[in-house]
Amino acid sequence: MSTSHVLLGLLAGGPRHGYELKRSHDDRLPQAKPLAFGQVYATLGRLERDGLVEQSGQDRDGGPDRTSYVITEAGRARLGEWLTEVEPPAPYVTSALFAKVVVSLLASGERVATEYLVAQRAAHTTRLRELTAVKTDSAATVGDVIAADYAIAHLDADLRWLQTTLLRLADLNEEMNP
Amino acid sequence: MSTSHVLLGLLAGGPRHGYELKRSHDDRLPQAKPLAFGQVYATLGRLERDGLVEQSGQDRDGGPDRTSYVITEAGRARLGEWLTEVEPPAPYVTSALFAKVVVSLLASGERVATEYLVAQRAAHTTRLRELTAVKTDSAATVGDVIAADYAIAHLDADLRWLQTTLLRLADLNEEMNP
DNA sequence: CGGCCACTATTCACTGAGTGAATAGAGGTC
DNA sequence: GACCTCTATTCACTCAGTGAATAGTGGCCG
Repeated sequence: MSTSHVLLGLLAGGPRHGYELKRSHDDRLPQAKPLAFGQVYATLGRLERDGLVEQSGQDRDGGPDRTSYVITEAGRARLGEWLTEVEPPAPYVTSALFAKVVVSLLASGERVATEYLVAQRAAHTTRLRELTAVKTDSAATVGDVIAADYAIAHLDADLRWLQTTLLRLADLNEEMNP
Repeated sequence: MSTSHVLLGLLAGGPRHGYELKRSHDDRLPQAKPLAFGQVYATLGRLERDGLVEQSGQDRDGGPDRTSYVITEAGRARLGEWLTEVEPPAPYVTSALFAKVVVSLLASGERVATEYLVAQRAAHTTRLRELTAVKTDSAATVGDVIAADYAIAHLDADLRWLQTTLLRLADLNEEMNP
């Protein structure tokens, strides 16, 4: 998704090689999923192909050769666009929770769907408590708090949805399996 | 992601061929992203390879040949698992909004990040109003309402996050660019 | 001194998700 | 009979992501 933009953003701070990019990614965005090395080099390859970065020479410093990349003018332009564009609020509902409820009603009936909703609500509630604890942890950085906030807000959104969907499940079943 | 499970779910209602699956998917989950044909056949291929579905013969009915698939016992078992498993609340924060704010601070500074947050808030607010209208539309089905609810809950979560992040942006900037 | 381990750095082979265009049969229509 | 439309499948391709393999260098320990 936006991995390439994130790499461009890291490269905006100066030339870097792949290994370094992986580490500064995991470092700067510790609450995001760690990047795999393979993915870093593959993405760099695409960025280079598209003229958004360039190799800025090889060097070596007590270890194997390494290839540094710099961001190009086109790269800066692309990064600038991404940073100012708003993310289009998704036109589609792509949620495993939603899909599961619908498929459940189609394939197994209302009882299974209800059980699922109840179980999912319990799991979310547990996770919500854990995240709340992270937030009040005194060792938490501002970044940690903001990330936790994001997760909390969405867990809470799911929970409210799970609740109202439970209440409407009989109606939905009626509509789908008349 | 869960496309294969959704297809299994549709096949649980009886044998279907690819074209039919695409249509009943788009029909049953109208608020989800339409499936591309290519994806249906590719997914069916994987399901067959894994023994979760089987070809149940060819037939023809005023048109080209078509190949029907049935769900196998293993397929039903797999579907049953999926329907009862809770979705693990994501351990990582994989959000374009979050990533953009962090990268923005790294690469362009607080002003650009602020402008982004404000613009994104406006876009979300607009979309939220549209969705609220969908909900009160008298033609809305229960499915539509539940889907709109999902989207609304998450837009609202984003909005609250955007708001609190705006307030904390100076602190975050301080932490990241000391 | 030789062997091994840890760290740095990159590559490779593979799977899965998804897109868009191409192909092809059958029936209807003007 | 040329063409259009609907049904049905396939193909070629890109991107994202994983896990293992490869390879160079320095440090440490027996």
